[in-house]
Amino acid sequence: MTDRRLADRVPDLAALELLLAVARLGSLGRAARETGITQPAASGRIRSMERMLGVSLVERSPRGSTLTDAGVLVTDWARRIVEAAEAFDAGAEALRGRRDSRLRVAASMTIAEYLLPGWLVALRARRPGTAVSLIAGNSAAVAERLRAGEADLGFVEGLAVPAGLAGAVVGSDRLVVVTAPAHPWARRRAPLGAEELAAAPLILRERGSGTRQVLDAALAAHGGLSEPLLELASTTAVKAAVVGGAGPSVLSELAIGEELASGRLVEIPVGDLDLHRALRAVWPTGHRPTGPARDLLALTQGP
Amino acid sequence: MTDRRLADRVPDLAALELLLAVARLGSLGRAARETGITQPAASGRIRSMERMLGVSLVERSPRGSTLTDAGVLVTDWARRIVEAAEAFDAGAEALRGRRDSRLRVAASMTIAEYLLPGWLVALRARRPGTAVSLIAGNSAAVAERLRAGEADLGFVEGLAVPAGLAGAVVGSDRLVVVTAPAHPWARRRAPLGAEELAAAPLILRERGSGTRQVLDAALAAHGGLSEPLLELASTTAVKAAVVGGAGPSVLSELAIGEELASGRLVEIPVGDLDLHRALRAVWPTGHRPTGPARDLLALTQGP
DNA sequence: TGAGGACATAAGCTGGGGTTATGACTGATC
DNA sequence: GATCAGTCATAACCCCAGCTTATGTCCTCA
Repeated sequence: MTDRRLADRVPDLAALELLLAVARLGSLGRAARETGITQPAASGRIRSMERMLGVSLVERSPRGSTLTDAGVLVTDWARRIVEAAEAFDAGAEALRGRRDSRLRVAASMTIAEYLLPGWLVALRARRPGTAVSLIAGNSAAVAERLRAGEADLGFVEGLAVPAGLAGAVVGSDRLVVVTAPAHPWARRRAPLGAEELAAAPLILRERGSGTRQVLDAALAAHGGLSEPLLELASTTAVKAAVVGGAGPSVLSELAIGEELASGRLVEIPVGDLDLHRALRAVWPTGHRPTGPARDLLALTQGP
Repeated sequence: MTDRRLADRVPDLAALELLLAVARLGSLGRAARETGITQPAASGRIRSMERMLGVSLVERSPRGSTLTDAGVLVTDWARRIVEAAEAFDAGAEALRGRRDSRLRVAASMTIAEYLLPGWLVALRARRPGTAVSLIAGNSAAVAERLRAGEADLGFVEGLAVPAGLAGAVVGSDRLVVVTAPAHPWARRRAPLGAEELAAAPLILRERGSGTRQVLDAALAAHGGLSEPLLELASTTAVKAAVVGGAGPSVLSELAIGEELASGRLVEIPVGDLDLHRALRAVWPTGHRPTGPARDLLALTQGP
């Protein structure tokens, strides 16, 4: 009946871009020209998209095409996919970036994963042609790159600015206690206490990750983190384990937006503990960012 | 040099899903089996993806494959695209849904656009096989459908529950004053006053939209909304005009997350005005939701 | 009434990505 | 140390989705 694979049920990127172009330009032909194909190709592509979705998307007339009601909705959903693809593209380009790029960025995993692609998209819009290269690693590695002159600008999350670097706060992150909806904590009425959290076996990243360091420090005054229930290598693996009901964890709110919104994870309020941490741009002391590095820095600090 | 089109620079959904499967399963062959292709096909697909991105993604060995550092990052970015595609798919399926679906939902545009797809993904995970159909329209249309028995559950944003319906708050939305970063308001130090906002010509949706009604009501006590600078038919068009510097607007925070994060739009704080509005699930008075409608309602209210 | 723009239809070609078949390598097991 | 059960790579073939060019139909406007 309906195909099992997502790719068979969602039009490909070229088709979605074409649809956005039709919405914007109000004509199949013009949209075709803009996307570099011929008008019959565009006509066919939209038609096959309508067949795939089982809904008619555009109202054709001899003087142009406009979206149907369903088409408006589909176009908006499509825009989300295209935006994610743009972020992917900007990130991938930076990853491929050669050493001689004009702007060499080093970033912690969390920032590289969730924030940097968006910044790169914005930078590309504002300063087209800026070649960016990206290296991701933990705070120590970022600091090392900067001190060695192998990167122009760094981004780290954590409690303090690494030695030898200057920095500016560009945002903040909060660690959140999460469980599966079925976990007993999800039905508590009172917030969790710091001691309770410290005493509970958690699912965590391996020792050395930024998240775990912050948690360690915050709980030091409350008896210290107890032996983990499970130690996993990636945030994704931790999330999967928690969603599967293996136990509670503490994760960056950046990492769990989707899961909270859809109810796969539940946030457990914590009473007497501040789990905020600053996100910082950093650079070697005395080398205030200039040129493209300054542009990127400006972006991350708002207008 | 590098291709102009996004679709030529971002792997297609099938390839991204394959990459996620490789990350999860640790083997090209197993990932191939899971995604319904043969091992050589998977091998080739990953290879061509690496060629396209110019980065090697997986470390192959005679006893399995693991992601490289770059591969981890790329996989995480890819996951965002796939999640957006899942939301698209869930939404599209509901849009196509026939009248005899088990659960007929009517929703306002804003909710259908930004929140419902996520809920449908979650519902699909929790109650597989629930056939959902979706109709989007304004509050009045949603109420009409419910009263006529043509929908089982509705979602509206606005000040009050429409007559003849009962409801429950499932979330809240906030209207936000936004401008392009270059606009004078973006450099203000003091918050904007309600009178100032009322007096300013804005870019708005046409009369009748939910957003505009709320704004009208909120400013009624402050001299009333002044003549719009521009009236456009869709939220997208309004956003584009504001980003382009045509003037300020007031939009739902749901609609502008992306733009704020990337700095294309700037939020202007408003001092003496509450622009919150409730998002509500609604149903005909006396017909408390049961079955699948109850399941969906439960999802939207958190655990 | 003719010109111009919009979309649809038809016929033909091409290449990306699939398949099967096979080989090379590693590590575990007897 | 030979065999086997995994892994991934390579090679040869094949197919069809989606492109192009060429043309037709319809509407609108001058």
